[in-house]
Amino acid sequence: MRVSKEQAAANREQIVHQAARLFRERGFDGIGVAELMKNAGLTHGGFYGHFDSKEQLMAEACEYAIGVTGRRWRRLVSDSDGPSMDTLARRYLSKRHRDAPGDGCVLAALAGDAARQSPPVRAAFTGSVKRFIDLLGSALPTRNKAARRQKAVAACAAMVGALVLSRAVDDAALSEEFLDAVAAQLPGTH
Amino acid sequence: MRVSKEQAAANREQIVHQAARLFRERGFDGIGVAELMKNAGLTHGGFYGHFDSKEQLMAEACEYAIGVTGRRWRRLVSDSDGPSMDTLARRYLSKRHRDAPGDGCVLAALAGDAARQSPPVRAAFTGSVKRFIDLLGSALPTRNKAARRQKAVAACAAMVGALVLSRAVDDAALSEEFLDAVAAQLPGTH
DNA sequence: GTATTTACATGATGATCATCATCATTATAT
DNA sequence: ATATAATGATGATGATCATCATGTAAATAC
Repeated sequence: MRVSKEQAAANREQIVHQAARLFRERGFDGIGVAELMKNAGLTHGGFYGHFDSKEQLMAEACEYAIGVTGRRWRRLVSDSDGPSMDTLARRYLSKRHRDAPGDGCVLAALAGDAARQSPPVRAAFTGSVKRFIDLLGSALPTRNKAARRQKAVAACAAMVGALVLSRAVDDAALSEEFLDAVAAQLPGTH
Repeated sequence: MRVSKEQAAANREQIVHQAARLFRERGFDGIGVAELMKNAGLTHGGFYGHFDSKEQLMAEACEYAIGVTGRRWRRLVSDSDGPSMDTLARRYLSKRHRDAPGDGCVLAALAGDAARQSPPVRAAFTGSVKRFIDLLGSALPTRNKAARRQKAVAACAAMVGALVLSRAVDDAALSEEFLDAVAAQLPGTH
């Protein structure tokens, strides 16, 4: 069967959208092409009409995810009245974010997996990292440029580490400790 | 064929040892039972004589890994003449550690994977996390107990996050920035 | 209105996966 | 010395994987 050009484009976007969610929830290797397509409302056969390989979809899903969440966070920064880093950290290091990896930060969800992927995927992931660091830098009040950069990079590591570990442990109290401890120590939040 | 009791025990330990390395290098799902056994010098058939399931081996490999690296770090702390946290951080946040995940921190290597594993594996991983936090606490000079705990938890998140991200990005400069930025901001290191 | 194109479905490919049944060999217990 | 027990090698199981060949139907181009 054939479908209109607009429908085909909408289908393609659905695939990327669902992939961005499912990769973040289950990891790059945690979901196959067939189930991915089913989640987009299609069967597995049409996949290779849209993408060269699963790898290519991984890369596109990373870019899509950082695009969506990046926009959300930039809005949060520009709308906040108090210190932006404080607002950002509170949202990032929340239980809600921890419990919704499929709609959250792609760095926290896929950093472990990304290290073991092929160059194109790593390149896309690295792009996401850079954009996130820039966002954090823009939320920091520090005047000195080098110092601000260093603080942004360190904040990125601490926030991602806290979220990753808070998701990994099976102890609810410890999980929250990670979120709270990093929020308390973050530069620019006190 | 049959093998002496000591040989069988040595074989079992080899399986765990190699699993601890290979899981950290490739992730829990990045290596199968057959290849795991081959790395231990055996064929895949004997696996289920030693373990109930691959899952059980994942849990045991986590415990084994934190045992080995924990001992190494405790020695480093007790042998250091300057501030222990400084020594620890320098070693943890080194390029050598970054480039040798198979022999390094199990938290940084498997935190992303652990979040998606079954309860027994998560429990073992959580044990590793707790032991690492305690180690960091023991390296901190802070007197107040609650404050020391919070700093240890935050340091754990920052160090793990830095290592995970430094391994994920394909940009050598950015990779080192993560290591250096966190080392510079770590409490008790300046 | 006819021809061409193409999105997607169906189904097959060979690879790899965890798990298990069977069996030969041999270390231990007797 | 004989019997028991158990290690690990061989090979099969069915599931799932990414990828691709083919067929079909409908949307576009003429």
